[in-house]
Amino acid sequence: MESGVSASKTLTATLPGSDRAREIVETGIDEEMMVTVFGRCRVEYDGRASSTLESGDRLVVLKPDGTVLVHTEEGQQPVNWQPPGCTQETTTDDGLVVQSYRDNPEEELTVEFSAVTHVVAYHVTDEQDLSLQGTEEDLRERILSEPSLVEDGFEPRATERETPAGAVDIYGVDDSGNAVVVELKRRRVGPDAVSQLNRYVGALKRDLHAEMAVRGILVAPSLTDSAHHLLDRHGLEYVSLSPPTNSYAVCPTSSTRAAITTSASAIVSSSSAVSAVNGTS
Amino acid sequence: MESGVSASKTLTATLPGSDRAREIVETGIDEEMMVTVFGRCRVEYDGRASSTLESGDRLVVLKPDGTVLVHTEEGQQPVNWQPPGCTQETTTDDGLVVQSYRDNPEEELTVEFSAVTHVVAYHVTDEQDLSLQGTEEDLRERILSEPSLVEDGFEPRATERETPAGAVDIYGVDDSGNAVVVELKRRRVGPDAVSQLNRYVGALKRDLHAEMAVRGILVAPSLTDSAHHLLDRHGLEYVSLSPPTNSYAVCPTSSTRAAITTSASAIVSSSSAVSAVNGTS
DNA sequence: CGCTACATGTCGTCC
DNA sequence: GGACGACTTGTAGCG
Repeated sequence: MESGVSASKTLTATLPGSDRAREIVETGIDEEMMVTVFGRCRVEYDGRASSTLESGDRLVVLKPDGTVLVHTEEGQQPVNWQPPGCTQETTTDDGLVVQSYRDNPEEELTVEFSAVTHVVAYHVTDEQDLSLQGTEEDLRERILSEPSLVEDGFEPRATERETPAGAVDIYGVDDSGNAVVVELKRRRVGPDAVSQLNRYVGALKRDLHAEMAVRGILVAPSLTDSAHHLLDRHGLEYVSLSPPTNSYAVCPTSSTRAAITTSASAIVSSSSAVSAVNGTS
Repeated sequence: MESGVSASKTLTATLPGSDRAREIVETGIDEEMMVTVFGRCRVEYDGRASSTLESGDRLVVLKPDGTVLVHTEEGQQPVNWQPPGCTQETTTDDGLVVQSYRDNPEEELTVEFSAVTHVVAYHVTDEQDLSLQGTEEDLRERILSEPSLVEDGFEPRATERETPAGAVDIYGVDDSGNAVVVELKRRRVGPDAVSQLNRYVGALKRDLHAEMAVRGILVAPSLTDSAHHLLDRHGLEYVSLSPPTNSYAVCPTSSTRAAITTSASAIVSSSSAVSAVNGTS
């Protein structure tokens, strides 16, 4: 059995006794370190739901922000967890026990180890934020910088415009002066997105009083069949468009701006018109 | 610097060189072990979206099922990841590099370490399944065993009954012979659940031809205001009911359960004799 | 493999 | 703190 303090304040122990294991975990929590515990454990959870997991080998992660994760050998998702902001306590009964509490909602997670294979606690510093492209926001910016991608003559008037049913992604007018509600989705969508758009259109119709026409346009890479049917039923429209995946330089000079291709890849499909909507762009 | 094979086939190394770190990670992957790497790294992702994360201290987890997780000091969710089924490769450039590939969709994750603080690879065996209570299915069973919780005289006829808009949680009839669609939610719901129920009711009305009345009842612990308004607008109904959190004794009343069908064929196994009468045909 | 809906979803953001 | 909607959502179930 090895055990000791090493590296830059990193604590590790292989096959530690309960007390040593607890010491490292407790120190890690106090010092706001990232802690991992490998070992055989039982897990109980009680809160919004409740669960029991009998003994098996798992990886338990304690983060300095109060997060607890219990990972089995399978799956991307932890089998049990506690969100950030929770409070951890450790005890030694027969073996190491880690408990995590939370209010609102009241939730509790208990991990009872019958054996600890390895414990690590180490300091982490991470100033960096993730830079992500290909989001719905990227799609919105793409449309705002070139509204004709939605429709010739489309004029955005507001983003996140509030309606009684929620905030509309893009609100604008078409070249006939009709109100237009645009709902954006970064990926292929099903009926839920159509219903969402329909709620906005209905709310806006009521909000704008009566007889003003309100069009609803769903912008997404593609649609499922049932989504298309529902779209037709509600008299809504669809435009095939994807968010830009690659980072595109925000061109500061006019010379480079001229180089931006007016990618006319948008396909406008009125639900009443003949349209093959289902294909992937 | 410590490094070595120890415990029951557990591999660990503190401050290993690139080659030693790679050796442990590679062995861990080959031997289907759970692998964790602490260290300073850059992360790039490209696939459904794309992202870059500059250098910082993180925990990287490789699971035997092909999952990769990159965890920072904050948040329950990994900052980057790869789902189960991915293929991992390791190389040493300046430092350890872990790459993960995937098809359909094509995605790639690259983790470049500038320094590795600690590596662990250990065998995990976990036969146990999570036993979870308080799910939507528990709520369904609660209603099936006592349909009057929804309404006096309510008679469930089928679960997962198919409509053109999707499968209805519980389909049945009220004491006047009207068709009833019940949508279950395990927690407080918003407008989305109301729209979902409304889609089912609309689809069923069209499916059942003509003027038969179809009622829609949303069963959930509570509703938001806007959900309640939307519910009223659509002429739908609401019953406040929560899933049981604690395990409770199942005492099926044979008269009501005998008529219930499920499109999934696993009816017989879950409860004692239940005859399959297909409510759809 | 695609579609659908659930989830202890989590997470940001606005009110 | 609640509501609302996005997410590389992941995950299971069914056709």
